[in-house]
Amino acid sequence: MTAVNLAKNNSNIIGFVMNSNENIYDNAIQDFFTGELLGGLEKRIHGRGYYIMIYISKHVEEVTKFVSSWNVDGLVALGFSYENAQVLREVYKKPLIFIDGYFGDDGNAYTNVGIEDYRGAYEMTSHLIANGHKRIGFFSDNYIGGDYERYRGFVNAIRDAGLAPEAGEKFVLENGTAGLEPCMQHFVEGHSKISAMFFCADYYAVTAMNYLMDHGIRIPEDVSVAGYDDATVASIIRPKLTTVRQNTTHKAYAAIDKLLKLIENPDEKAENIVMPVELRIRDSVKNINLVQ
Amino acid sequence: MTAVNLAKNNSNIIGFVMNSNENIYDNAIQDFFTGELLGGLEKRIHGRGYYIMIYISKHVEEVTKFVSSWNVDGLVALGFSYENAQVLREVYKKPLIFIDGYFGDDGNAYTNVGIEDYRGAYEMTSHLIANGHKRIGFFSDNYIGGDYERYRGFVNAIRDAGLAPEAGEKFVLENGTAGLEPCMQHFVEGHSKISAMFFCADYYAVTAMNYLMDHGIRIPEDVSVAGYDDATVASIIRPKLTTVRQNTTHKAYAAIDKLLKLIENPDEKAENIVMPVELRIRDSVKNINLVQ
DNA sequence: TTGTAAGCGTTATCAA
DNA sequence: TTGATAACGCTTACAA
Repeated sequence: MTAVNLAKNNSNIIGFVMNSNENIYDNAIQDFFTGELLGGLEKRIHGRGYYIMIYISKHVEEVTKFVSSWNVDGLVALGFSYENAQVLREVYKKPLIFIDGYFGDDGNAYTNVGIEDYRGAYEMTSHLIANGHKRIGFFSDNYIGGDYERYRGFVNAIRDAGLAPEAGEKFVLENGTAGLEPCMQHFVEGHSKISAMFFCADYYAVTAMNYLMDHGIRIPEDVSVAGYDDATVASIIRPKLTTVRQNTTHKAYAAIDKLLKLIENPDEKAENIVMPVELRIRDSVKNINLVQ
Repeated sequence: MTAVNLAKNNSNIIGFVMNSNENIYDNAIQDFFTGELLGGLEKRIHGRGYYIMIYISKHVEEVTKFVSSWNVDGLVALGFSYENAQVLREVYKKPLIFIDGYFGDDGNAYTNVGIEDYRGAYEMTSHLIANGHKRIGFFSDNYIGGDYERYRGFVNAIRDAGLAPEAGEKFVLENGTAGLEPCMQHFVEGHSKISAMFFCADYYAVTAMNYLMDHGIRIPEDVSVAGYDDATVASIIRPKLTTVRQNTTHKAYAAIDKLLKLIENPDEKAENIVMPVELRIRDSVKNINLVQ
């Protein structure tokens, strides 16, 4: 194989590179999302003549060194900021696909596979409003990229429903899960008028639900909760979590399909692929219209 | 890199091969385990001059073709039966490490990283007995390899506690999760004298708990539940699951450390590495001694 | 159609 | 010590 690669000047290797700028890289694939994505990538590429090599690093320079030293034929890149994506794009001239990247106005210069972050949040917020909620909290650990789009969807849904901007309250979860407890404590102590919480990720929603329930708050009777992603845990927890579903496996398939097109056809163009999301209405949101 | 590999006759590639006779991509728990394992492997190997290439197939022949065509320097193999492990061993003569393999008397011919399956089950069963349970069910989807060891631990703990063999009842979950419902229905209808259930995997335990609770059975008041693995979901569910903890990331580290030793030192010998487990006592098991 | 030789990028060997 | 050259295993282009 190495001889073939040397002779043909291609490697038959597809790199899966991950750029985690945080120190959460205790085990980067620990979260369900990356595992499912990777499984989908492997499954879709299997038997098509390419093989997946993985490389995880917080330093873009390491990533660029990796891709050029292995001369990988294509790249699937996860977790890259716009700045790092630019660096990578500059160095690596072969087919390159980002997952969940956000590149602003520069967007059409990159091939990206993302989801309808904005629409999902807009619809879920509208659902909450339709269920009588007039004070809703939006929780995220950052307000950039996809999470910012989700936040925009949230804000606009509130505006379009004719509610005052104050109806939507923004909470930032410092330090991820660790920041969740102090934030939830606030609610446990009754310092908030919010009747519904919309978390930008199921994992946060579930962790918050547990904290609240452990402190005597009933869900959805006392407060409604919604999440995003439809992770496995969303249907395992009780009450079952109402959330926005994205299909990670299909995302992986779309990424591979596009990547192989780019490899096989030099005329294939960059594309911003947006995968659909859909609401999964379950048991964590209460209709408070009648009660009101 | 390919040129280096060709000249030096080694690839600097570590293969991560998975052999599954089912379509594992639909199995959430296995995905979770695999993801964490893979993340651990990558982290431990990072910067040591080797790179991980993944290949998943249900056919051993495909796996052997893969490893020989890429001339990988070492292999981490997951999900191989004894028969398939033999085939792989026959073809692939370089350093090879199995994860959670069971090779019976032939064990010391293979390098394997496993856990204390037997002891974990023995201790958990003893814990259940110490909490007054005299009728315990053991649930697994198979009774080979590690699951058989867990079953042995279960049976022997019952025997050593002086209970009759009938105190331990064995349930086989046909078709995995799908087989769980009919089995649990049996309990919902009150056809069982069992006071505690010991599942060989947290995912089953959690799914069963939900089914039971959804049908009005209280946990742990009506029935106690214990699991195995300490997956993330074990501490997310309420009541929190009492389970046997294994550290998957450490397993990955141990596998890489041994593999690199085998690669760098031709005199390094095969070894059966057994990683420790420990009980995580939480809220899903009730002490029924006093109530009795 | 079949066969032969050059070349891919690096290492390793052997002479100078 | 330095420098030229064969070898790694396969592809491809060109000649027979």
